[in-house]
Amino acid sequence: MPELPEVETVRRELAPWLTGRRILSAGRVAAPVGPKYARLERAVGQRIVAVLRRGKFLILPLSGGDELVIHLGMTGVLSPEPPPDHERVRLVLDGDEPRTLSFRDPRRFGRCVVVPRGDYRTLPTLAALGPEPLDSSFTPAALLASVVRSRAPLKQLLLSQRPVAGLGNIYVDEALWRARVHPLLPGRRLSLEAAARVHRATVEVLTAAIAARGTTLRDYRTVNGDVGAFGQRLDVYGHDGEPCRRCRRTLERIVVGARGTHFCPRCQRMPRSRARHSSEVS
DNA sequence: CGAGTGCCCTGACAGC
DNA sequence: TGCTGTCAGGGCACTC
Repeated sequence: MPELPEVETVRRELAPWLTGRRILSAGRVAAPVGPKYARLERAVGQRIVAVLRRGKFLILPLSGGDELVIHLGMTGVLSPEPPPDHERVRLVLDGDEPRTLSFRDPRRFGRCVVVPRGDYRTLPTLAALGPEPLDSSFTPAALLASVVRSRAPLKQLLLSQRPVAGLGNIYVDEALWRARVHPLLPGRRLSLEAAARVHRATVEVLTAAIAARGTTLRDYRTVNGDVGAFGQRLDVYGHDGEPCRRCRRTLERIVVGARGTHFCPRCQRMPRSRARHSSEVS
């Protein structure tokens, strides 16, 4: 599933190719019609000013004051070659070959929409997106402040994109393992020390994953069709039942907020909770 | 308004 | 072999 490192890899490949191009046509391919591919016709005639990224969203400012926003969802792939099936959107560009950008998305969890620049009313997660993890605005104190009033499990909070942008199921598990923090720890019980470890682990795992050009489990490909190399460096995701690389304890898998969650029950201890009431049986 | 639930969607895979 | 059922999950609408 494309998360920040995968989307950043795609962005870096798209930028030199797309920047400055005029969009000659933009449209859905063979329906379905729906809000996931909205207002594409507005892009026609506008130039792509830049290829940016916020969290897992690709953001292409257009010369006419609009913005093309692309989210790859679970299975989205962008490529210059029209795919054999599940092509959802195709842009035709001016200039040298290749002149088409195809969006293939078998499961249709992705989006490709045109909005007035900065108007994210139809994209609430983008509108409320937290700081970029590799930006100086992401700090341990900011992370702590954004979770400290919540009873929800830390994993769930991190997946919400509000404390920090760009983490998905894989890198959340990896970051929490590196930080030795239990995924079920309620946000309000996170200490500043633990927040600092989560902050540092997030920065480190994402930096390393970008350098490896992401993780390919199944669908993810770069624009050039390559796979990401970080899969072999995952420490916990998909490794349940295997020994922890730090302490050799068997890694476990639980479900948190309907997401498969991998962790080490020894390295990632839940801090002792305060005294329980005797009425709390079972 | 925070938290919980269920939906979208299709390919891969297990089981019979 | 071929069918059926289950699972995977990011974002978001909906409910309480």
